[in-house]
Amino acid sequence: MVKIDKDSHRPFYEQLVIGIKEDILQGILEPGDQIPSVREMAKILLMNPNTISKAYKVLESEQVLVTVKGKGTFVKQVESRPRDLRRIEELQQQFNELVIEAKHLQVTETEIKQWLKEAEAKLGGNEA
Amino acid sequence: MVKIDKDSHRPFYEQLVIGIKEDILQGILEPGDQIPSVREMAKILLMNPNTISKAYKVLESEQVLVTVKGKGTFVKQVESRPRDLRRIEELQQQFNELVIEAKHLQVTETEIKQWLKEAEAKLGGNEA
Amino acid sequence: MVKIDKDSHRPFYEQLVIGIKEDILQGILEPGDQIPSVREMAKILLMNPNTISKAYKVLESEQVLVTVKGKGTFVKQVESRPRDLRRIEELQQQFNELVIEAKHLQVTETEIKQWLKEAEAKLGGNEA
Amino acid sequence: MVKIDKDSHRPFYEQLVIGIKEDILQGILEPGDQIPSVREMAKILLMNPNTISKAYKVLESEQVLVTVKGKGTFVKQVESRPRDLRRIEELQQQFNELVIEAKHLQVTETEIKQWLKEAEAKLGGNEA
DNA sequence: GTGGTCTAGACCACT
DNA sequence: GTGGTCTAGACCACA
Repeated sequence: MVKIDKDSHRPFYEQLVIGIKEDILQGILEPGDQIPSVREMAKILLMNPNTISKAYKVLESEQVLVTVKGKGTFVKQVESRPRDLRRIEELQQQFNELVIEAKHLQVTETEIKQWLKEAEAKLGGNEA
Repeated sequence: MVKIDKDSHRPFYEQLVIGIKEDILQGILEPGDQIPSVREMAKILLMNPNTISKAYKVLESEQVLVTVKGKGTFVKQVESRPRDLRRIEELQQQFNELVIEAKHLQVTETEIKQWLKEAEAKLGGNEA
Repeated sequence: MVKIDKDSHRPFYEQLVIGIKEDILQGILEPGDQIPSVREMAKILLMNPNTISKAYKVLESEQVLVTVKGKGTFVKQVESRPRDLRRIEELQQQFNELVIEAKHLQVTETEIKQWLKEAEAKLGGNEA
Repeated sequence: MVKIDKDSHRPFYEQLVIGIKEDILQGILEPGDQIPSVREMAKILLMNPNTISKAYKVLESEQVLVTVKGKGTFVKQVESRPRDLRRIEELQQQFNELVIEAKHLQVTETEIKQWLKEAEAKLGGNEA
């Protein structure tokens, strides 16, 4: 479950965001589950509570978590919500740049397809 | 050719780096071509010369450009250099995170394959 | 009757307060009616009695409910009490902010008027 | 221009968010304008830079501002973006509750219509 | 107990 | 100069 690489250039809170999303896709966290409180998680990951809180708020704004003051933070029940086209477009743009980078590193199309296969396998074919 | 999106969160210099790499893959820039000087490019893109300079330095460090003192900056001859496994691994990690994002945005595996096809088409199948 | 939205950011007790006020405006609750005791209501709504108690206290302070020792809590007789100008002013300020939000969400003046019409219809034109 | 009421129950950063939105609707701030830097604004309002930053980030997530690292924060060019139905629905719900509150304060439908007229006048009929 | 807000102050990346 | 991240620690509101 969620690991933070303190040497990564990626901000801690973003690593936590992606980590929790991964846990959900893998079924480690399920809709309705309560996730560790801000203070608990801070102790577990040896981080400042504010940083954890920031990650939780991002996830809430992305409709992944819900937080109830005084009770805690929970994995949201997935209602089939409309696809966020703006963000999908951004992601595709990011994907294109990744492909450019890959070709410059002499990674072939076949290899990228293989990456995709591996990623899907790791996420167990679950839906968000 | 290279376009800078002022509203993007990606640093200008990174946009420039990726833009030049794309131009090379598309054959707009070819090995041996001279590219505009830092000052010229700064005028063209209405950016600070320091920013252009930073981009060029990154591209030199990645063996994409060479600067010849007194002559200018050129697109490097493609030599089959050894694959940089560390950077490829990083890229795959980045790819995995992108897939996690995609699934949370309800983008299917099929759609990602389509993205890949489109990206390859756009880059004309050229090699770096 | 009163429904609590667990996913709302509004505190439970406030949701209860507004819910009871709505019931009164709709005539579901009438002056003189006894409302469930704190403990009963807590069972009905699956909430902590403290939370119910807090809501009742707010409603008492706002002259909506009265508690008679040993008998229970009742909907108060409508007396034409003086308008609380301070609170009305606050409400108007809140209304202004709501309009600002609305305009940024591209909601037109006409639509807001429609909202008002719908709200009035739902409340059946009864007076508190 | 933007005033913060330190005695209000509303968080400072939310007051700032609504204040900037109002300035835009009134035409005090126009698309493309640079707004005071986080540090400047902090000095002006006698607040901590982090709090200002939080407000700016909220406004960016709502597509009202764009921030460019190293350059500053700007009022976004309004592209006619799709209406965010989820947020509009939330706002209507909030509106309904406001009407309930109003009726309990003996505010009439006519008065609310008057409030709306005044609000529109104040915002000068500009579009977001 | 829970999360939310705010301050103070450090350090980093980008222009 | 700009904004972004992170920590430490205080205080408040809700359940």
